Amino acid sequence: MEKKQNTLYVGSLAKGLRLLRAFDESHTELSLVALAERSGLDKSAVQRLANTLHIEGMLDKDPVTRRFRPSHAWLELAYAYYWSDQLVGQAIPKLIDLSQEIGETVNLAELSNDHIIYVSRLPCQRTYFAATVIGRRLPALSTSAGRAIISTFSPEDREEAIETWPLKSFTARTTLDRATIRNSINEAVQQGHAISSDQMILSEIGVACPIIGPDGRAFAAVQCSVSAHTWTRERIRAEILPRLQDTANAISPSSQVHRR
Amino acid sequence: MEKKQNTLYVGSLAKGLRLLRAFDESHTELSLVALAERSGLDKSAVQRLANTLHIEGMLDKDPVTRRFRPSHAWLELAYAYYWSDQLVGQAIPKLIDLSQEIGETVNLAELSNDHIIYVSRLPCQRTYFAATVIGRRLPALSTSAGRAIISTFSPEDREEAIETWPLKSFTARTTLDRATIRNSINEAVQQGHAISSDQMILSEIGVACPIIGPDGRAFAAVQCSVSAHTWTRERIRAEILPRLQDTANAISPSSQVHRR
DNA sequence: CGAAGCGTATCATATAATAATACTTGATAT
DNA sequence: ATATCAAGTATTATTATATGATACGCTTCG
Repeated sequence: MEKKQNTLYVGSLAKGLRLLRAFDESHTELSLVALAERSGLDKSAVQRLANTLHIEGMLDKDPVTRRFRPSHAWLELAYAYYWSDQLVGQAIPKLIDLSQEIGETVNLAELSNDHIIYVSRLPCQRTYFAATVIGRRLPALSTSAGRAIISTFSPEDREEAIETWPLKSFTARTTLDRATIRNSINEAVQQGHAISSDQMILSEIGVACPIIGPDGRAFAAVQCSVSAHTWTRERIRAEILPRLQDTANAISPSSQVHRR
Repeated sequence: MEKKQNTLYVGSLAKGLRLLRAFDESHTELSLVALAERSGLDKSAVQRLANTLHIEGMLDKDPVTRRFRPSHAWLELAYAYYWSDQLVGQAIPKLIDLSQEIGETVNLAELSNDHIIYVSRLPCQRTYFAATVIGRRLPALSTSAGRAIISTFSPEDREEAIETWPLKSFTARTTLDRATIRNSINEAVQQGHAISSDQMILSEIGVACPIIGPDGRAFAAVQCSVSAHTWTRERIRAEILPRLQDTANAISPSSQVHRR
């Protein structure tokens, strides 16, 4: 670990956090040595830190396989988060209304540096599991929500985002060409909403409207995911977009709270 | 802090976790000294630990008020949790179906020691915010879900739970009398489901069916909350219960995974 | 049966966390 | 304007505390 030779930096705590972050969608339970590998720490360190996390209730330990798993405490943290996020509280009732009206999956996404994170999800039938899980973090440039948010930036900030923010391929049709993305975002600037297809999963269309703050800049978006098998872009614009737009407009962050 | 004079226990990490746990529904952002008060640590310690958590992205810091808040990373942890919990993945599609059928709030609750924790929530219109937030932890004895789960225990375990598990008053009508709770649970043993009224909030009725594992014992329940203004216990039994029961039965934990 | 892999336990050492103190800043009141 | 206070920030000597190397015991393979 690169020395943060700062007396205000507690290395042991940081290392412990690295253990927590070693878990993700494809690493749902980890043995001691697997934890060591994924965190880059040596076996002894992991032994002590994981043991501490276990005692403190942050990691469950299977008594037979001796493997560690995230504990319920991880959900309690999410609980605390939700109360701290002003926007969610204001948005939830409106999102529920919207979801019932249009009968399709509705999401609230917030900007998290150069990613978006799904903060609230109201799934409907026929959605795959990953689309129901809150906390998913995706490159902003690859999502309709991210593009909607970026579309509210000043031209300079917009250009910087388009040029420098990260991209990642999820499907064979994920757009990795920044010029194409620029076009998509420019369209969003004109129309006030962003539409994308096949970015995270094939035959999925995402449409998003930014939630604009008092300064005209968005840091969140209301997004809706539908299947390309039952929807066309035209029908989405005609039937979903008006209500989506209304919902996004109705959610005005009272006091703009900036992250970081 | 009481000495855990164990060489496998890293105190600094444990202290850092205490800072995270200082946040809850009524403490959504905390200053340095407030954090010190709530965690019981001295100012210097909090300074170092909070700073570390900030650098590591676990705490956001308002640049003007200098107060700390939970960061998006807390949601990412929830994301990892969801992938690690077998039950959620199996339950979600069925819960969505149920929620659409009955048009009322549907929850998945898991047992977490002597509490239950809401792991998945599908809110409908007219629900208060607290009912939409995942990760809420409530005394098992005070909830329909908890009572449904306990009703699957052996008589001895049942009795121990009734006698020793904690209780807390939420409304003027929260049941604090263990004899009354025993009756409620005995009813659940007979009928296979638990119903409770006015426990967490007034004029709310909760009904829950246990999700029974291969050993006959439940560690989770499907729960439904409705308003006493529009529902009676009779109508709930007639219209909601059959589908609720079916849903709970359909969710069979493939490999019973035990927590802790 | 031996080897390999993993989890667990022990311990001498010095690194890295500590807690006391002092400095800075900003808000409120005088 | 100036004083006062509380809260955040920075510094430092001290030693407690975390470290990581090593060794042990238990399964699981080939």
